[in-house]
Amino acid sequence: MANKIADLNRYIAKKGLKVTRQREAVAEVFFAEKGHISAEELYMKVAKSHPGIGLTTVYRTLKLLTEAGLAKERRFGEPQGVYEKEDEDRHHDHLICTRCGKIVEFKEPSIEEMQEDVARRYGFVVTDHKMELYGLCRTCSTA
Amino acid sequence: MANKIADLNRYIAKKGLKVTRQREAVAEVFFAEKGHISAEELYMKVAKSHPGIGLTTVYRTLKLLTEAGLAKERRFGEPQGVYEKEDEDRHHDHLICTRCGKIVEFKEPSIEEMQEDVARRYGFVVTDHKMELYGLCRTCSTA
DNA sequence: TTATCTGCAAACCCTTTGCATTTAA
DNA sequence: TTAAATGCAAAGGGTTTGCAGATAA
Repeated sequence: MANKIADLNRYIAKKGLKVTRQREAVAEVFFAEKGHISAEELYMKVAKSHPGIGLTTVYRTLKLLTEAGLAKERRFGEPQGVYEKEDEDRHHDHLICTRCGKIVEFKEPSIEEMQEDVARRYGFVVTDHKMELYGLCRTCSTA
Repeated sequence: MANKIADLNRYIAKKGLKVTRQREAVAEVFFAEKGHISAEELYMKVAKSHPGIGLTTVYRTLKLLTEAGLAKERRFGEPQGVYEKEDEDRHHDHLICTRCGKIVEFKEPSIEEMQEDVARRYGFVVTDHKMELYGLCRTCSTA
């Protein structure tokens, strides 16, 4: 996490931008998140520890993090975007409960191999993918 | 296609709604589409053959088609939604070229089996899924 | 010093809603 | 006749942008 902030600052320096307390505050809270978070949610969390930071700045910082390759914007079928950390390690996919909204992340290398396979058949070179499985989680399907 | 319109009219009748020339026009153009189309694009296509139909009506008809199970709303990482026909036959997924924007639909039953498998391991019952593979199509990767 | 950053408000895009009028049944 | 549908304009979310003042370098 500390190194994530360092990565960000390195990117900022390279671009001739500035390290500000707002950017550090937003990045800190963002990197402390486990899953995905919307701009609005992040804004509210940041406000607790660093009041006075505007929603606009949160949006701008998320965009910066995305450009720096440290965050990724996603959309789970809704107009509102959410952001998640762009990890160095393997790509993950999502299981989404349509009743309670719970989102579980998972990885499945064998599926990814098949994806490459399919893409090859259509002449595509895959650079990224998204897979979302919708359904009911254990709690909701037995309730 | 004619039977799709019939399906829609059946749904309309069941709900005590009305068959209007606007609804028929929008549905006709929508069902004639091969892939996905945004509300705006559909509105413009409909305008060519049936001028005077409002964008609002297009949105309302798309919502109706979705309720009737004849259309499905999707979002490919952008705020703007697109609609596609909800076919009776197998679910399909998408290959998306990040350079030229081309979208190819494909089906891969073996991947779907694996998805069920993964979900089961997490206690989920899958009702739907989305899979999008991003990359370069043949034309773009060799250009 | 000075180019970047901030917060606010206003603008923006996409979609939905309120309302008076029209229309299918 | 009458409940539903239409088109317009206005409102609604979520996100971006213009700008004057604040701030890191």
